[in-house]
Amino acid sequence: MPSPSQVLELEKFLPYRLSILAQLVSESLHDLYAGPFDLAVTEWRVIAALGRFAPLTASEVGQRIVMDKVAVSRAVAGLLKRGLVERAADRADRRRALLRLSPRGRSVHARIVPLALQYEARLYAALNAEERRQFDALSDRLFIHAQSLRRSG
Amino acid sequence: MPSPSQVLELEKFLPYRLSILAQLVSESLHDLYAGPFDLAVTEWRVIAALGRFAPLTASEVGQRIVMDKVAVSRAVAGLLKRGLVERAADRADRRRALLRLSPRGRSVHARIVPLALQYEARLYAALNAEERRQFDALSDRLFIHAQSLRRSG
DNA sequence: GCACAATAGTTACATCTGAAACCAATCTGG
DNA sequence: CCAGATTGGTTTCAGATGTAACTATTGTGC
Repeated sequence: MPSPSQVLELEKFLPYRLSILAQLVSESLHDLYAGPFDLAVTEWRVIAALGRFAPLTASEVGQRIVMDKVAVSRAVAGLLKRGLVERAADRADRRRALLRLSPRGRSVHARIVPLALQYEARLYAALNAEERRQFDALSDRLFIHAQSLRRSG
Repeated sequence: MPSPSQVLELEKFLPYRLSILAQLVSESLHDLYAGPFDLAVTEWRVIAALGRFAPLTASEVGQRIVMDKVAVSRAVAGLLKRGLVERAADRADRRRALLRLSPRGRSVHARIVPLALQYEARLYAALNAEERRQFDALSDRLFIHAQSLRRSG
């Protein structure tokens, strides 16, 4: 007879459920800032990283927001062209360029952050305080564990 | 003074954390079946849906796995070309086509499912039984709630 | 001090994706 | 019936993405 373990119920399968939840949340959030500010998801993430940690080099941005350097480069190019980010060559190491938000970039950042936090709060409203704490702790442990699984093959 | 609520700490921001967790898990899983079977994520999902619920029409597949009809159409085209899926016109409504796995498709499905379940088990090993139950319940509630937020704007 | 490896970042190419237009078949109202 | 709306599905075109090649600069071993 077939072992029960050989049946994959997609709707209960953890990788699948994580994927559709993250996609739904990401799209909902994008709806909030795409209209008013016309930012791609990658551009918004770069702005969020620089708004919190500037100045950063492009690779440091990539480490913060888990984006590869090509994606960062392209997002930064778009933001530079629109005057939301400023770039200054590092005089000590001229391969590097330090990035920070321009005044307009800071303004955009300051207007998106409350929208983003408000959305997060509305999402978290599905859970009470104790459940939020649990969910955060459990998802963090899953993330750490998934990273170590990946590294070990 | 600036309100604390105006600071967005990306590394604690729920949409961001869900996104990188889902991405990491999805890529890790893809590593398992991409090498041996050369399937795209969308193709694997179609196979999983048909392996569990066949026969389905293309739109039913899309509903099951939350993929738009263009993506389903393309994945099915690739799977038909490679002989992993069979298509039969619905005689009662000739717009519709019923899809099911071919013998080769069933074989691929039967070989991937244990890999996928094994990966899920290794991921879940980060949590004990009670914690898994909690995480599943909480993430389900977040998903349901995110859906209703999206619908209500 | 110089060839060679390593690092920061960009460009090029091929693939993937999504929105909208499109085709074919079926349903609906008069 | 039969014109127009609806539905199932594919194609098209434009934008996004990933891999690999590339440029420029800095670090390293001899």
